[in-house]
Amino acid sequence: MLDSETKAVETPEDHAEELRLWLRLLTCTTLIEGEVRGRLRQRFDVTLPRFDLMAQLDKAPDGMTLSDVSKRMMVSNGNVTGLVERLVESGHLDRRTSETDRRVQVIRLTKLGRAEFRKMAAEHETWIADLFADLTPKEVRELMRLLAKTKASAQKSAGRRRP
Amino acid sequence: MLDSETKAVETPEDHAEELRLWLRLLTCTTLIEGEVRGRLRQRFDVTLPRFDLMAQLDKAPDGMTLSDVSKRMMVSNGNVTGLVERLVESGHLDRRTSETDRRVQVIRLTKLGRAEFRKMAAEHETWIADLFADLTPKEVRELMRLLAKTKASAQKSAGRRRP
DNA sequence: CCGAATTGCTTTAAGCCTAAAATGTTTCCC
DNA sequence: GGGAAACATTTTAGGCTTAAAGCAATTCGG
Repeated sequence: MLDSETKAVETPEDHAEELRLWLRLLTCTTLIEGEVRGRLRQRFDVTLPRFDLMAQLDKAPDGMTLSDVSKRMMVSNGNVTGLVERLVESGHLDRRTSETDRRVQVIRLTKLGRAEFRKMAAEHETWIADLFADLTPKEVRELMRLLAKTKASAQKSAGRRRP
Repeated sequence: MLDSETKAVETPEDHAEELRLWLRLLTCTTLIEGEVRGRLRQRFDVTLPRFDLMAQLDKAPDGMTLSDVSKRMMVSNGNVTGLVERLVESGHLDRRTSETDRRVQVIRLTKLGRAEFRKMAAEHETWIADLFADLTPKEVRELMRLLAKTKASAQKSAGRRRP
C-alpha cells in the first residue's frame, strides 16, 4: 500500500498558512480602521460609521433606500435605521417616504451634510495615502489584484454554505 | 515660469488608487469576518470576540494579563474587562490577581475553555482555508508579503502622528 | 523616604452592531 | 379579487466597542 504515502490520505490537512494570512489581513484592517476612526473623531468629531454612511450617499445624488445602504455597507438593516436616525437628527441627512412604494425610505445628504462630508473626505484621502505610502504603485496594483481574487474566493465560499 | 507646469506644484495629488485599495481591503475583511461570525454562532453558539480572546489565551498556557490581551487584540482595556467577565461567568476562563503586583489580573483558559476552544479552532481553520481556497500557494505568499509591508507602512504613519 | 508620575484595571456614557421577531406594504398568482 | 409570499423597515434584546474619567498599586526622582 504505497498509496497512503503518496496521497497522504489520512493527514489532517495543514491550513496554517491561510490562517496566518487571515490574521494578517485582519491586523492590517484593524490598524488602519482604528487610525482613521481616531483622526475622524479628533479632527471632525464624527464617528467612522457616520462617515461611511455619508460616503455612500455622496456617490448617490438621487438618494438611496435603506436596504441599498445596508447592502453596500454590509451591515444589518437595524443598524442602518439607528445610524440614519442620528444623522437626520443632526441635520446631515434628509429622509422621505417613497411616493411609489410606501415601504421604502429614501435618504439623501442635505446641503450641510454634503458640505461637511466633502471637507472630511478630502482630508481622509490624504490620511489613507499616507498610511499606504510605503507601497510602490506596482505593489498597490498587485495588492488590488490579489484582494479582488480573495473577495471572489470568499464570496464563492460563503455562497456555497448559504445559497 | 515653466516650473509650475513641470512640477505640477498646485495639482492636488491624486490618491484615488490608495483609497480604492483601502475600500477593497475593508470589504475583504468585513466579508470574511461576517462569515466566520455567522458560522461560530450557528455551529457553537459563541461570539467572534469571545473566540478571539480564547485564541489568544490558547497560545499562552501560563496565562496573560488583561493589558497583554488588550494589546494583542487591538481593542480597548474596558472592552477586555467586560469580555473576560462574561467568559469567567460561563466557566471558560480562570482569573486571579498576580501575587507580585496586585494591580495585575492573570487570566487563563479553564480545562473546559481549552477543550471547547480546540474543538472550535479545528473547524474554524477549515472555514478559513475554504474562504481562501481560490488563491494559489504562491498568491498566498505574495499576499502575506504585501500585507506585511502594508502593516509596517501603516504603523509608521500612525507613529508619526502619535509618537 | 515621599510625593509625583506611571501603570493596570474598572467604570461610565454613548454609540455601534447583530439576529430575530414584528409591522406594514406590495406583488404574485390562482 | 383575495390570500400567500416577498419585501422594506423598525423594534427588541443582548452584546460589543470606544474614549475618557476614576481608583488602586507600583515605581521613580529627588
